[in-house]
Amino acid sequence: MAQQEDLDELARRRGFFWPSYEIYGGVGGLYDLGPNGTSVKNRIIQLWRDHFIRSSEYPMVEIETPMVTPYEVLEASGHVESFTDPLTICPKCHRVYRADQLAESQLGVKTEGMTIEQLNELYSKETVKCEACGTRLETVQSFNLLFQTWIGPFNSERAFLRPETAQGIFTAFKRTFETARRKLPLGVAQVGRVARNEISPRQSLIRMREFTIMEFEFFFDPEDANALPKKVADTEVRIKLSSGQLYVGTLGDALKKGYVANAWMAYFIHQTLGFMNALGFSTAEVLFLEKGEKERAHYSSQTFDVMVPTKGWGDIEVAGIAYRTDYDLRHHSQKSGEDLSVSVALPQPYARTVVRAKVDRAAIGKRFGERSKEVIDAINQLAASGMPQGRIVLNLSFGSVELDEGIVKFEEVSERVTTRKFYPHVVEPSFGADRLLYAVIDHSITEREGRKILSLPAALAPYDVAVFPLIDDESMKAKALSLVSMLKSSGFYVFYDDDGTIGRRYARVDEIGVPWAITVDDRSIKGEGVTIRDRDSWQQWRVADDQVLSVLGRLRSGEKLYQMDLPRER
RNA sequence: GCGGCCAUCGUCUAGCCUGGUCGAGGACGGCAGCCUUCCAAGCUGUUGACCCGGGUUCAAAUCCCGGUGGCCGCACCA
Repeated sequence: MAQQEDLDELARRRGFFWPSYEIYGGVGGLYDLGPNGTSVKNRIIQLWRDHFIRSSEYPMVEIETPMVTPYEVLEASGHVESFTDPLTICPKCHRVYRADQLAESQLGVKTEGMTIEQLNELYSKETVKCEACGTRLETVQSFNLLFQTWIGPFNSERAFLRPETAQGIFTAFKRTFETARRKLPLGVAQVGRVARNEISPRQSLIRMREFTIMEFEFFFDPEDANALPKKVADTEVRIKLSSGQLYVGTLGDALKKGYVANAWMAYFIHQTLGFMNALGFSTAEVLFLEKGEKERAHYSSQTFDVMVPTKGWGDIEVAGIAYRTDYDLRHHSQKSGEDLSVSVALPQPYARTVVRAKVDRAAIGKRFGERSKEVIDAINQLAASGMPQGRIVLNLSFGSVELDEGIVKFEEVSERVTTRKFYPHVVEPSFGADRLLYAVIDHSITEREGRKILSLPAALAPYDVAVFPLIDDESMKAKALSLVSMLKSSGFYVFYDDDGTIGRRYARVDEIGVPWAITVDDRSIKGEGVTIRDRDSWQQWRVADDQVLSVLGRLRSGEKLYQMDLPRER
């Protein structure tokens, strides 16, 4: 793949990224970002924050939680189980099988919940064969993508590095929700590093063992049917359904036809498309790919991968939009014992009649002693299922018990119901910052007269503007340097260079994607302004000294040089 | 994890098969200088590499073994 190597070569040479720990031979799946790569990535993150948090029409907050995650958190989330596959590999034909499933189908034994050791024992005692070539399979190994570690000395508490930032958001939900004054919907965002111990990391920045995720969990009331804003309903998208059908049409229609699970999913598809547009991808280049049931993560009931084309690696996934339902909050509630459900006021409170048990606790205590709690629980349970008729008989762990009339009385009570309790549902858009960095660079590389140009969107360039004296001349340098400090104090990232010839300097900044270059020439010395060059067209205009700031400001907000009615230079 | 191919200055590469002539050559880049008034110009100088560890040999960039890493395929994974 020549294109891919081209990009890697440019990335190394110009300080975007390179393999980590190179002086020790490198480690697969770990990459350093160089100065330019770091700048561009930071700007991608900045743009993401602007788009999804700062400009959000709905409440959206950002938090930060640790990478180190206790064992039980990822156990509750299902990752301990779902990220570990017991695998067996045929020594002869190298086919790989899920060891538990293969044994279950061939030996008819239940393997659910078996450890790797138990499976290994099973494989050494019984004969399990490769389904393709018949070779006996003898060993089982575990592939868990979670990076394991320990908290504290003496290996006391097992822990993992998080595979997603989402679990920190779920485990902090109660406090975050409280801070947001208990209102739904609520988006909680997090940008952070995650680690996955990939079996076989490849493809440059696309599959790494440690990377940055930008994601948010958008919590909403599943019964609060929100109407799709018109601008969202009218948005044209390309969706490839899990059935294989390609749908090209509006989000409103996709929702009506049931292609998209709910209005919030549709809304965030729209928002995601807008973000991808800002990164330079046209709507026609962005494909929302629905994942089939078996391809989805364990927590998801609908997932769209966001795919963009690259020259080096074909279509790559840069984001996922998953409908996680109430899976995570529900499981964390069960596991932790903390109630993570929320209550909302009903618009129309209503009355209902319930059965209440009035218990003579003193009598219960005398008769049942330390078993009293079980008895009382059983009585309440009985009451919950309606008014008991006839004799009161309870089936308890220590036998059947009949209660006397006097010890408990049931009565119907009218009760006002003013709230509804539920686990918020969650839509999770999750972006891979490093994959986006790769995709943006790939997308931006063009060639002109044998030179490489990185046509990054201006908002993503590592520098806003370059400043050059045309030649190595003291007065030109002095003027250029004072321009540099003026621009810096006005908030621009400025690249200054007075080395070599002007053409070489233009070529250098073209390669790192600097959108504009200001050159100080002999006319500038006479007070006749400076030239400003456009990276992509190589055209130049002359700008008066006192116009430089405003021209750059207009450029930054999206205006083009040729629209500004400036004198053309060359 | 498996199989095939591969690993030399920052980058691209010559050399390896047939061990010594390699104190590892070139190009581009970088740096310093000269020259230069708008697109990698020219000249001079300079910087800088045999992936790591063993072995064979008088002698290893070169042959052998192991490791690490990369690419491709299979498999796995989101």
